[in-house]
Amino acid sequence: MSDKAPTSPVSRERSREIKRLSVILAARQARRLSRVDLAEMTGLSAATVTALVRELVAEGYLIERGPGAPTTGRPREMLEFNPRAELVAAVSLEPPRISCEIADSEGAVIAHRVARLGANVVETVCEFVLDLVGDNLPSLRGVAIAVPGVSSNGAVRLAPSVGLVEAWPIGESVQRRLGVPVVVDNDVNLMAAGECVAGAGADVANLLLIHVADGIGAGLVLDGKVRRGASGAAGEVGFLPLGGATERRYSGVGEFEARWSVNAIAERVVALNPGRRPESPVRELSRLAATSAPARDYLDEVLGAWAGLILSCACVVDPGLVLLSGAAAELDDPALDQLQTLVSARTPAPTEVRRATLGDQAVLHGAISYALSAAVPRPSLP
Amino acid sequence: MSDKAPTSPVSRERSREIKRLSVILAARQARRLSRVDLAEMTGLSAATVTALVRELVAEGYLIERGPGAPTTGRPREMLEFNPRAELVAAVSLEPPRISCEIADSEGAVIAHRVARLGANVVETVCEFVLDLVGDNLPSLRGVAIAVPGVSSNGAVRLAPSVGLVEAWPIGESVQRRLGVPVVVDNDVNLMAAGECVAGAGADVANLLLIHVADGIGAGLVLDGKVRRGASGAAGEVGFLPLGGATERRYSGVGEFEARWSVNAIAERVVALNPGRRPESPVRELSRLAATSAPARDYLDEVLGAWAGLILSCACVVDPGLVLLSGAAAELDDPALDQLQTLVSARTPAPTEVRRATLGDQAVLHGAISYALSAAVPRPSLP
DNA sequence: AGAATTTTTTCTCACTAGGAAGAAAGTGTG
DNA sequence: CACACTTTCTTCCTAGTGAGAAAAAATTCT
Repeated sequence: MSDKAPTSPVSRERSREIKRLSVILAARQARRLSRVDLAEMTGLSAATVTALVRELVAEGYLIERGPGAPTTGRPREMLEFNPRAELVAAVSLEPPRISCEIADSEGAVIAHRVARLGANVVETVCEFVLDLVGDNLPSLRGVAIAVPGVSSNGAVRLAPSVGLVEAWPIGESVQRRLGVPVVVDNDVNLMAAGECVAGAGADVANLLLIHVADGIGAGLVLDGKVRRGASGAAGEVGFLPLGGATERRYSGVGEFEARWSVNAIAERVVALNPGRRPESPVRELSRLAATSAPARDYLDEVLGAWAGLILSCACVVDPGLVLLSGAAAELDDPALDQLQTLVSARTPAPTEVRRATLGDQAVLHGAISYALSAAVPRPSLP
Repeated sequence: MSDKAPTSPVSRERSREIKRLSVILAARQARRLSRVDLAEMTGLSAATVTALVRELVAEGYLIERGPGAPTTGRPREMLEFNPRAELVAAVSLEPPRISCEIADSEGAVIAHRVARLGANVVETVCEFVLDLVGDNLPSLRGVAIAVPGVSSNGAVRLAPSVGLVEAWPIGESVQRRLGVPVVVDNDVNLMAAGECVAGAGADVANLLLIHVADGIGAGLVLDGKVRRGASGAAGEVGFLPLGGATERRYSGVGEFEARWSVNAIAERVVALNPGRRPESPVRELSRLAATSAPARDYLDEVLGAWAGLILSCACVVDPGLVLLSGAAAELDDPALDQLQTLVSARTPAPTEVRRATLGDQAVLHGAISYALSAAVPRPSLP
């Protein structure tokens, strides 16, 4: 919340914004609808909707698509929401790389670029975004920047597993340069947001996404809102004190993730089945477990540990749904069923376990969701 | 969100509600202020504020209190918010007892009653509220009902530690009878809300309250909002899998709370210092630890376990602040400092530990906060 | 071909929020 | 003590407005 003086919540400017936003949100959700539908969905009168639609058609938000299905009476003039009217830039900082995609509000990528991350991140981000968006700059609604570490108030403190980069408030700098809202967050948080709006969690308002890669992190969506934390450290589940009380001091690598991340699993799989390190260690472990008792036993240990992690989170926030991402999504069906059984036996409330479905697209959809939310003017009331 | 058709977000009725609420919220927050102050705080024009203040004075929300401090120019006419204009009923179901308090929006109790809980809870609640509120019924803004178990969508499933009572949607029934908003929630959630608005957490938007009594439960306030959970089971931290992997099935009593609740501590304190069971086992343990090595060792164990609990919660939601309630609030200063040190050493983000301050009043303030929030008409936008 | 139905557009008007002007109620100054 | 100045509060005025109602449009039905 800005410190600036509040403007009137009932001013003409504010009413205008609210009406437009009502119609845009309804159209974005429905995709294809008539003026009658818009009136029903927003509560605005038919006269008011007519005037707003005229404006939004002129601006390219809505496209007239001809008559609707034949019924008795004047046929409806069908309108279609134009996702190209709203573009979003999704930037991923993955040292030493940076990638940038321009997508419309449905997730269709219209331009992208990958390059090495140089010294001046702000300059690079602005250059990429402006270059990729080109003539469509007036349609750019916002920028979301994904980083592989904890963000706090727009400052970035990258995860130890990928090396350190100095922290600085890049969000503010980029926002000043580009003139649109810019949001910076942890990539696992963006994944959780993406799965919630367009993936395996599109049917719920609460979910926990567990991402297993070099580290183990979690993203939480609680009542439709991503949980970042008081210092931006929500979801640091790699540090949960599970599986024995070696009370180490906070050292940057969690005791849980040291034992149960994909690297640890890969080492053990190579020990069980000498040869090259598999590309998908969890998939390989699931495969070996079908025929090898030691592999079977180890898989049981991994599932037990992950079930403990899920139980810890369920006790604290009761998400109702857990999505498995990264290497965790590579469990085969029997292993997934076993994990579900372990979780169901111990959690105080029903907790379903599913695989995340968006894969690499999760961050993009999360970025779109963030950027569009950030572009919404907030009401003055709490 | 109700299924009913939305009403226009810019209708005259809606604008009127928004203006009134802006002024009421500003006055409630400031307590004593002028029309100029109201205009600044709300963004409304001086003319609009004058009209609204006239209404609210007539209705008893605001009281004119004479000129403000002398300055050059026309003196301000100071207005005072009248907490008696908003009454709240706070009901506690503590089988076999029921208590009911009527309080104003500042927490001053104007009437209360305690009785045995009979078979017909809805009837009893309505009778108590109506009786206690008397002629002030027009000022009743809402009712909050605290229950010592998990609530889910207004249905109550009481905690095993106090015996089972059949579940039923009492919130809806009471709301239908009394005609004001009724909210039902777990008493620990209400404590957390209370400490956040009027207690030890009044300066933050995020906190975790740990309540140690017969059971161990937690209340979470995240970004100013109480976290209930997808099934109402957030904060069931008694079931966290800490301190050794006895993977019991969910049995109604958490493995953690079985070992570290006040009953377990009381038994151990009696073993360490034979005699009658102390009224405050945690205080007694702190006292004994000053002179007895075995007591010292046991206190270290308890603090270690509670630190593990706090660490688990901090990893998941990063609350930034932890409040100790119930028996946990009885730790003496050295023990509290020790707990803080243990927590600081292990959490990935700064996490301060404080005692809760409201004691028995926490539930009341939480109920007030809930009931006043429930009375606020919501904007149609998400 | 005309009636009926439904949707969209236009018309009308009571209401309104805020800018501006005026009134009120002080303090400061000569 | 009278007048000027300053600040607050109230009243006046008006351009804008959201929705109800009426009219127009565009179909299907008989």
